[in-house]
Formats: sequence, structure tokens, C-alpha cells
Amino acid sequence: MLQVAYIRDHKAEVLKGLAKRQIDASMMIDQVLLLDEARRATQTELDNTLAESNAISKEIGNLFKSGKAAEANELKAKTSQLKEDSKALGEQLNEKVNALNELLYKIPNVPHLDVPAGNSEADNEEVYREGDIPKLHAAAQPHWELAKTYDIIDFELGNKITGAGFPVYKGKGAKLQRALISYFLDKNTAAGYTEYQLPLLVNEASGFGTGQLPDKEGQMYHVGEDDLYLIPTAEVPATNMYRDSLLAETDLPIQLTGYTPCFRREAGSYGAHVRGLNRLHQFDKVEILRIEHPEKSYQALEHMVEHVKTILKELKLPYRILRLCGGDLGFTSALTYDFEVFSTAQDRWLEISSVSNFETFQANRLKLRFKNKEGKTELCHTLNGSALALPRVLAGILENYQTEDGIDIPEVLIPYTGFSKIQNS
RNA sequence: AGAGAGGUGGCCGAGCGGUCGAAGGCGCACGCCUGGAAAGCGUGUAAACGGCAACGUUUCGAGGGUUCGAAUCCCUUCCUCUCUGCCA
Repeated sequence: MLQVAYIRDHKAEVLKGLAKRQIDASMMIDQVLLLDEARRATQTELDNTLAESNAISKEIGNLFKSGKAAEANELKAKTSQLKEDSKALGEQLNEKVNALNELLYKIPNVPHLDVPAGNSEADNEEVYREGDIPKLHAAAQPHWELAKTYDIIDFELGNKITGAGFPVYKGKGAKLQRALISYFLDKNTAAGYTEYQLPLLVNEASGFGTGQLPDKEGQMYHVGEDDLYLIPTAEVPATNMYRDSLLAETDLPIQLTGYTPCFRREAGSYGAHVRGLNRLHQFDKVEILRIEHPEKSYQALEHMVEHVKTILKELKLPYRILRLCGGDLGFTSALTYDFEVFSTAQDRWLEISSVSNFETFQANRLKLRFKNKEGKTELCHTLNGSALALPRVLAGILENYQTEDGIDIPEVLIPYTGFSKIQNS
């Protein structure tokens, strides 16, 4: 959520930034400013009314103490009108605050200056590319075929026990998953991220804090009985650990990592490109998250990007990095880099990581602040990224590492898998 | 799930109708002390909103009520802890 004070002081920049998302926000912003002004006026009026009744109450107290009950009772009569007034003003204030907030929830984050304008993924900007695309043998298969050939992932079985999008990994497929998780966590902790195991169900306040609610209500699985949501990403529980916090400047930066399954309803996203592991309702992901001093957050974003690069380089997967354009940028993000692995057998790029700086957008909702050197409270910047999302990395490995007689395991993973090849026995 | 206890500042913890934004401690900042540090001593230190400021208002889990006046009394609700039950 944007800060009203910021909008007030930087209206032109806000509008210009939002225009990169192909949003003409001028109506909304004007409305925000109008409501904000009205809110302040009502607040002042309320404050004055309350100040008056407080003063009278104090006087009554003093009169009673000095035994002047008659005078005190006389004063009491005066308070009833003030009481009515303050009640009415209080209601007005509430209405205005609610209307203002509802509007603010609808306004996405203002993109960073580096974000290119654009409509869709076609306008994303490729900023880096690394790794050779392997030449596969003639009978090369996409990963869902490989999964069957080598009996390592069973999609049918998942259909049976749950439904589409819940694959069953077995044998070396399951072991490879576990190897990837361990490898990612080890890389992240070695880079200074503290490992966490987090709850997979979160309450409404948490969903709201990171911006999934109320905006993306339908994307999360909801457990009605207990009014909890299955997490769509570790970002939600991880970031919400710091909801309503006032940190010392010396606490920053905070860096953490965690492995969690992620659950997404993916309502309305069926189509040609959702085969196999490409899009699932349940998948595994290792996330990295940072809470930063505002002046250092973009440097931190670069560090995160570099970190993810080293992992992909070690895995020897061909990948590229995109700077998302305004139209493709997530609601809460100011700047996002997407990592995509080239899936050779499918001949397409698969998103495997998304690294974002949310600046104060989440922190504002979360009330995540720190006390700066001058002793003033200031909102932190939050950042997070996948390091990495498992299914598409797995798809990339299966497809790019396939040979005629099996699938090779990337060298860095062998210590984790305990085997170097997946093949039919 | 049943019974009981409790939710107060950055943290811990006292307060149980006006003198309470709230004792005390820890932490933090500054100063003294020291060759330097620790310890010790002194001073300061809540947040949000409105206001150029002085200052005002709000906030003691959340929401409602009683009262001229509520951290304190009443109701509702959420959460935590302890015991019992169940259970990996």
C-alpha cells in the first residue's frame, strides 16, 4: 500500500510511474488526495471536540475533590452535547478512513525508474543470458514423457489422490527433489541467509500484510473451518514474522531463507502450456528474503540476483534474466527480475525465479519499521526471491540433461543425490 | 474439546475509576569515570494522527457498553499459557 503522504508530495511521479503499468491513475489519485484532505479536516474537528470534553472532565474531577459537588453537576450537563458531537465526528472519520484505505488497496506499487513501460511479457527486457543450449538427440522428450519413461514422476497418481496439478514424485525423482532442496538451502545459508521452517497455513492478517489479500483472494486455498489460508509462497509467513515490528537500525539487514511447499489455485490459468511440471497447484520452493534499510535495498536486490546466478551457473542450466515491464510487474513490486531456464525439449523459457524489491509497499501494510539514526521511525524495504522454485528447475534438468540412455545429474547435485544418472534398470 | 490464568511501552513487568502515557528493570543514546574497555554513576528514551510550531488527539489484544471521566468495571470476540482429554 502506498503512503498517502508520499502521494501528496510526489503526485506527478506516482502518476508517471503507474502509467508504465498502463494504468491511468489520475482519477484514483485525485480521489485519494480529496479524501485525505477531508479526513484531516474531520480529524482536527474531532480532536478539538475531544480536547474540550477532556478539559471539562478534568475540572469536574477537581471540583469533586474539593467538595464542590453542585458546581460539578452543573458542568456535567455541558458534556452531553460534546459527547454527541464527538460520536458523530468519530463515525465520519471512520467512514473517510475506510473509504481512503479501500482506494489505496487498489493502487499497485509505483514501478522503479528502471522499469520499462509495457503491456505484457512481450515488453519485458532481457538483461542477461548465460549457458549454452544443449543439442539434444533425435528422440529427446519433454519432461512429462521422461517422467514416464524413467518412472520418476506420476501425474496420474496425483490425479487419483487429489486432482490435476498434484504430482507424485517417486524413487530417484523424489530423491532428486530432496537433493535440490538441500542444495539450495546450503547455498543460501552459505551466502548469509538464516534457514527457517515456517508454517504452511497463515491467518487473514498475514495474507493481508504481504498483499495477497484482499487483492488475490481467489488464488489461495482457504480452510474455512479455521479461516486459514494455505501459503502460495514462503514469502507470506516469512515476511509476516516481522509484521508490526519496530526494529533497531542495527538489526538490518535481515536475511533469511526457507523451504516450503506452495499452494496455488491457479484459477483460470489452464491452457496449452500447463502440461507436466509447468504449472502446479502444489510445488516446492526455496525462498530468500531480505529486510533492508531503504538506502541499501537496490544494492541488496543486485546481490540477490547475483546469488541466484551462481546457483544456475553451478547447475549448468541455460538461463536468461528479464527485467519485468510495468504491465507484467506484480501488484506489490517496484522492480522485478525474472529468471527463466530454457527448456530445450519444449523449446521455451520457463520462469524459475522472481526476485523483487517491494520498497515500502509491503512494509507500510505490515507496519514494519526501524528506528533510524535520528531516532525517527521509518519504513523498511522488503525484498524476496526464489532460490529456487523446484518443478521447473527439475523440468529444465530432465530435459537439458537427457541422453539416449538416461538423464545425467548435474555435478553439484551428485553429493546430494548419491547417484549420477537416472536410467531404466 | 473441557477447566483455569493471562494479553500493558523496543523487550520484561507493576498498576485494577480521576494525580496513568502509565512505577521498576532490561535495552538503547549521551555525559562522567578509564590509558582503553567492562563495571559504576548521572541524564534522556513509546507509537500513530493533526499542526510551521507551541501543542492537541488517539492507543494498555480487538470490538461494543457503563461513567462527567476507563489500562482499571460490564458484555462480545480473538489469541497465548497451564492442567485434563485426544494424538504424531
